[in-house]
Amino acid sequence: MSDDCVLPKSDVQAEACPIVQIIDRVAGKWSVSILVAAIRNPVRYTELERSVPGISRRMLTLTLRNLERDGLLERTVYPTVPPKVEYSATPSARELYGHLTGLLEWAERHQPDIIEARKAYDEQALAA
Amino acid sequence: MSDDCVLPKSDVQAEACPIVQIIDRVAGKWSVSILVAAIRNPVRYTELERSVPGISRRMLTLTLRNLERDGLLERTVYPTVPPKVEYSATPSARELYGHLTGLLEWAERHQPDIIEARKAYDEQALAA
DNA sequence: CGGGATCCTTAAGGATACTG
DNA sequence: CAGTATCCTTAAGGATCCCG
Repeated sequence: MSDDCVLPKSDVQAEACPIVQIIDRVAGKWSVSILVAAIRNPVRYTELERSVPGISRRMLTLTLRNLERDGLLERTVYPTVPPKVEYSATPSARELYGHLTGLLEWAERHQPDIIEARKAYDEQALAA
Repeated sequence: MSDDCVLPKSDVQAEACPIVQIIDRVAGKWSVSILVAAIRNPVRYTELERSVPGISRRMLTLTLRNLERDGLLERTVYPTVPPKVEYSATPSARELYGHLTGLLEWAERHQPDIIEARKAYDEQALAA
C-alpha cells in the first residue's frame, strides 16, 4: 500500500512533461465526473456511486484517494453509526472547475460537429 | 479495420455522458501533446515522433487518426518522393486549444501545491 | 455506510518487422 | 517518409467478499 501513486500507474518512467500528466489525471473520465458532482456541495460515497453512472466501487475509491492526495478533495469523516463520509471540493479544485467547464462547454458546442465529422470520416473510409 | 472507434475502445456500453467521453479523448496525454505541437504550424509525422517524448509509432498513428476523425486535425499528403504528410489544426482545434491552455496554466500554477499535497498525504499515510 | 484486499478480464500501449 | 500489421506485455478496471 501507499505506492508512489495510488492509481495503478500511468507513467512509465520520467515520461515527459509532468504538466501533461497532471491534466491527464485531472481531466480523466472519472475525475471529471466526481469533481463536477462535488463542486456544489459535499457529497457522500454512496451518492457518488449512484450519480457517476458506470463507476465501480474500486475506481470510485481509487479516484477519490487520488483527488484527495492531490489536494482537490477534502475527506471528512463523521464518527456516527452508521459512518458518514463527505467529500468536498477544495479551493484548488474550484479553480480547476472553471477551466473544466470551459472544456465542457467546448465539448457541448462541438459535439454535433464531432459526430458529423466522424460520420464523414467513416463513410469516406468505407470507400476502400 | 474502420471500427466504430479507431482507438481500442474506451466505452463499455452506453457509458454515461458523451460529453465527458469527448473531454477524456481530447484531454488525454497523447492528444494534448499532439495538439499543442500542431497548433502553431503544420507538423509532420516524424517531427511529432520526436517532439512528443515517449510516444510509440502505434499510439502516434492511432491518436492522429482519431483527432483527424473528430475533425481536430487535417491531414495533407504531398505526393512527392519521399512522401510528405502534414497535420494541421482545424478551427475547432484552435478553439479547443484556448481551453486547453487554461487547463495547462492551472496545472502549472498548482504543480507545486500538488507535489506538496502528495508529500503530505504520503507521510500521513506512513503513520500507519 | 464506506470502504480495503483479492482475483480476474479486458483494454491500452510498446516493439518490431514490413511496405508503398 | 509515413505509415500498417502483428505480437506481446502491462496497466486499467470490474466483480466479489469481507470488515469496522
